[in-house]
Amino acid sequence: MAGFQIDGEELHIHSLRGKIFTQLENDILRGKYKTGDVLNETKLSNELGVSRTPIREVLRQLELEGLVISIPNKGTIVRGLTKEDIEDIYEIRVLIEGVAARRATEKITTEQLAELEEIIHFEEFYTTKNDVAHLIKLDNRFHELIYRASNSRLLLRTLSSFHHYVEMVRNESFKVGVFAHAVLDEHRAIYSAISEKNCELAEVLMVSHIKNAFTRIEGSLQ
Amino acid sequence: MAGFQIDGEELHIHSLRGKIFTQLENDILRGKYKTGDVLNETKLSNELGVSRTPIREVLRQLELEGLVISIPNKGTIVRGLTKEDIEDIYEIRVLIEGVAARRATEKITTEQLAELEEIIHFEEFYTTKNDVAHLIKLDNRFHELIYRASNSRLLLRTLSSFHHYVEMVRNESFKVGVFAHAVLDEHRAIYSAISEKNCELAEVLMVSHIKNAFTRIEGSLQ
DNA sequence: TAAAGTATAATTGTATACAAGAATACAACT
DNA sequence: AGTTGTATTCTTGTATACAATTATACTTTA
Repeated sequence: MAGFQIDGEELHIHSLRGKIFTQLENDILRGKYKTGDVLNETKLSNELGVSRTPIREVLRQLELEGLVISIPNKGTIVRGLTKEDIEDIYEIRVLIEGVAARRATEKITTEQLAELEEIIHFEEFYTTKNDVAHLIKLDNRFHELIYRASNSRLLLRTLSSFHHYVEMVRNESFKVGVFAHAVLDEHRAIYSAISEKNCELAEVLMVSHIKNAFTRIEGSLQ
Repeated sequence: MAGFQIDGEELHIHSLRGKIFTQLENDILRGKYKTGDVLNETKLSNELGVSRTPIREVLRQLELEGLVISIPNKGTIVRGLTKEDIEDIYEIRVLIEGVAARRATEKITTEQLAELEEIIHFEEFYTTKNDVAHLIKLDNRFHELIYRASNSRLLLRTLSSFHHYVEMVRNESFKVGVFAHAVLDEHRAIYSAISEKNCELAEVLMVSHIKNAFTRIEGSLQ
């Protein structure tokens, strides 16, 4: 969990700041801090056992991400994600994740393809086990590998954060056994298209995968 | 230039940090700091007349934006934008800016519509004057108003940063008189579609506007 | 009692001090 | 000469101190 790579470069490799960032981001995404909550810097620094300086740096990053709002001389307020935000994320993902799949098919390396196959195998295993925690991690790996293989830092950056934002609702979706199996089938189909270098098919399958994913999570919104 | 609004909330309203952020961001986008340059915190704090603390907070934000890379205990290195990045940005914009236009048409307020009309009028004026600097600012206002009117913070955030990233190349494009007139015509058409509440037309026109914009800037890449 | 004003406390913004790690320069050695 | 080891310097990472702003509590006054 130290961070994912971009063309050999890593994000969040700063052990301390990276941990604080991940911690606070997850605390917001998972609802520990709710919309409107004020994030007190001193309190956070006590809780996390560091000084205010790294806390502030992380808060500024979260501000840029849009998860919190910073009001000068007053404080940092949690904004979180609304139902509408999540709907928007899926609408945008439907539009651009297909492109990522198409590009990935064109540019994926043998190593990445092997890793994708491995991910599918693990997904098959954990789907039968109904192991939601592992499935979510594998789902992250599956999609992020495709983002990375697309060889576009803009796609990687944009889609990774979107994908991460909706992790909580995806988590709910995996709890439904039928849904988990559907995800596996769709991933398998996408993997086949990619390994056969069928760009158009990969794109179409990915688009419908995201559409289906939205249908699956739609019920758990609100 | 203090910052743009989101539903009444503002970004970069912190006078000091906002200025430092804008300054450094522009210095990177405009090529003062080139890819590979190391940003020395002490040096920057001397140049900008502030301490290292706010400098570091801004560097962390630029890191999240992807404009710089931070290597622990070594420093912050400029990454900038490559030709490929800019091509990617336009490919993504083609896909999602149409959605923003459609949504904007559905949800735009009378005040925003009036502002859009005003922008068009100013654009007409400065196009005849060949005033590139003003045209760039008006182009920013035009597109950002539509992002805002779309009523989606995800669209606003994503598209605003993309639009800002390509400001440098757009600047070149406006210098060509024919191009400036073409932009004006396309903006006029989009405005008409929006004011007539023709969602589909607004979407189609915006998509072709972005495609044309890419054609116009394509030559000045590299 | 309600409102306004003031003093105090709390919180953020910035600067500085110190710690830890990395780069550099130079000397010693083979 | 080249290499290795060490000391020094430089830079980043973190903590703390102080300034400025805001919130709160309390008192005063009508």
